[in-house]
Amino acid sequence: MLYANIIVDISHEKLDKSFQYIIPAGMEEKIRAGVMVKIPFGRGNREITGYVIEVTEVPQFDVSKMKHIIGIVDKSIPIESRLINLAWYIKENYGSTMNQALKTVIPVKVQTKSIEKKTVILNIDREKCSEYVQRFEKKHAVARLRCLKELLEHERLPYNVITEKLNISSKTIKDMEELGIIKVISEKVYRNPIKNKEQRKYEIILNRYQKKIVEQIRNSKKTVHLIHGITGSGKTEVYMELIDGVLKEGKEAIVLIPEIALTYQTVIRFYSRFGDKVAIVNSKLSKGEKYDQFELAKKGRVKIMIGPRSAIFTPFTNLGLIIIDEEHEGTYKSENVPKYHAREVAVYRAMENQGKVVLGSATPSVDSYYRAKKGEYALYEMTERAKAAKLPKVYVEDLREELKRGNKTMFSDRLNELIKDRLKRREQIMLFINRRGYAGFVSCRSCGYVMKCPHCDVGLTLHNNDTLVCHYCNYTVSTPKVCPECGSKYIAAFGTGTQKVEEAVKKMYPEARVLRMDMDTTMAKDGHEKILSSFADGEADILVGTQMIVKGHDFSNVTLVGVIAADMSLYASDYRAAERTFQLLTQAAGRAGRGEREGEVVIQTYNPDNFAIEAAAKQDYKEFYEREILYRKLMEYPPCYSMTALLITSKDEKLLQKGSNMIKASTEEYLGANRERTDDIRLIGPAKANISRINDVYRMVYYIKSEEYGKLVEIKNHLEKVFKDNELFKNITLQFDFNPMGGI
DNA sequence: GCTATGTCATTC
DNA sequence: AATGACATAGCT
Repeated sequence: MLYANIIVDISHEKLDKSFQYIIPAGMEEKIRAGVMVKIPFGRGNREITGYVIEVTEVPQFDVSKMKHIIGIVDKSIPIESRLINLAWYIKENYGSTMNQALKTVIPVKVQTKSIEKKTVILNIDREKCSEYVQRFEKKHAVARLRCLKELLEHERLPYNVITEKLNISSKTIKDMEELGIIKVISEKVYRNPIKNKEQRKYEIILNRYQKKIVEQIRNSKKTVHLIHGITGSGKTEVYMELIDGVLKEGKEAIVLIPEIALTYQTVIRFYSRFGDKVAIVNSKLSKGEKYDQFELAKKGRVKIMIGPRSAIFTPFTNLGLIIIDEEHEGTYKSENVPKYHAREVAVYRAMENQGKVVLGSATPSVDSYYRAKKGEYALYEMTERAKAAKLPKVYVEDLREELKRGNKTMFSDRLNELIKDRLKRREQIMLFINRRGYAGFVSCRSCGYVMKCPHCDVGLTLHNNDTLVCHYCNYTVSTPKVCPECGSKYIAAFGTGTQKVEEAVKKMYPEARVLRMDMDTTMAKDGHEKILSSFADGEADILVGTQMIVKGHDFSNVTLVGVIAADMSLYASDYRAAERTFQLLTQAAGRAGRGEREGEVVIQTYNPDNFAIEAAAKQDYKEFYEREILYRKLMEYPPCYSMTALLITSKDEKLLQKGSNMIKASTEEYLGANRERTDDIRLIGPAKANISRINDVYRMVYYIKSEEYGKLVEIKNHLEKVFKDNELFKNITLQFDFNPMGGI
């Protein structure tokens, strides 16, 4: 007798274990690990789906009470066993139910109808053909005759040409096929999101630095390789050369790119070198398209998958190389449970396949650089720009000095002067607002009252000058005319938003054409692409925007970049604030002077002495890193320490307090019992989360730090058990976030 | 005594 | 998560 261990398709902690079912006679062949099955569940035996994760002969449950599998879910794709292992790894290391982990690992679950292309060919030789022609002429079988004659001429014809153009019914074709005259062959057509199929075969010639790195990576025994290469140093060529080598060995490659940088230009570069061996996934693809891409990968019809975070789960069978471009990007960390990091999953997959991971960035994450320095990763530096473009000139302007001099506008004198100059020379300008958190909130200047969301613990943000919107729950009200608290009419937006900058620019430079890019203007489908391409086409002189304007895009006519207020992200209350500030500023600066002309960058700040800003102005990554890592060491933050943030939430504030205390007590008790092994554990909190309420759900965080990641996993497992076994937590949720990216 | 509604425990 | 089991409230 065979039994199947099954994970039910219900994400609930109490059901986060395997249930054993009897495999009915006749199904033993079909039911393997990874198959999706229908099973009776619960007292009512309601029919639900589940994933078989193991088939065994050993019953772990009273066989007389065990139920039978109903059947296999049709149109489902079996998960590969290695993906099941990956799901276990994710569940264990990031904290989630097995069901959630399985769902993460298989992004497309249900098979969609694929389009079939049918072709008709002749099945007999020419001699026989004329025989048939004669016979049909006698019989006045005009349709068959027409078909045959046409096929004699063309050899093979698409099915729809025969039915539509020659006006021959499918019955006739079928009859002829049965007579053995013709043959209908059908091939699956895979939807291809790349419309432009032109493929220019061009040989790229690597410079000696690029060549050397490729060679070193190929010959290295290490799994992970970090390329620290300044913008324009030609990392992409290195990636492509490495991919080429891997393909020649008969292996496959995954290329991860942040979603925002996954533009047509990036993709076409890979496409023109590797042709239809390349497949792409991104969030804009339809389910059908996405499914096709993964199916192609599984069947080995494509060898390279390009996509954002989730592309790391591409079901290649012989994965040789994983490239992670812009590896420092926060988007590689999932914001949903399980909160996995694509970089870490990549390393796991590479180890499993004896493959390699190549990380690339102009501003590597402190985590990766630290590992590289420790020797865990191999490190390569690319310090020269491939096309000999000059680094831009950077000015740091102290906004406090500007104010002292009586400049009350949001532009420093230097920036103003340079904007005027560029407008005169008809060169383009980018103005970047480092917007995070507080910009745009509305407060009363007389009593200090701040307009807050009634459901969340955040300030409301001004949109289009007349509405206030909550960015967390979308609550919207019209802007009050007077302060609801004291009745003063001096209630106004504080801080600098993109709209305010746009207004100011228009007021000061009425002749300039201005484009704005932020959450509001990119809402529409493809809004993001449209704005960027119209700016690239020279339809505007100035582009004003947030983070999104500084990522990935090359504008050769931009020779001036202004950072309106560089400090904003410094005030964010998480340990990665300086890192993010440095990365953003460096990226922003990198936008200037991508063409022939030298670029200039103005960084406006209230903290000109801050090391992140200083280092960014000098474009000196190493200086930044050395100072940042000291801080991380001192404060026992990642990467020197591992850390997990436990988010505890509930609709009931008192219950939440109780639950949090219980978690604290339980953790301390657990650590006390294992004292000799846990002296490096640091516990912080639980305390109110940075945003202590979202959508009327209260939030608390508990930080746990340790030198060893494994110890955090142990504590996580302990707390999950406590959580599962205790009635108190019925209306409380727990969420683990290992080495979090932002503030909680 | 009966149904409508609420709470709880259970799920191979 | 969702359902039957059981408990209780409200009604004829």
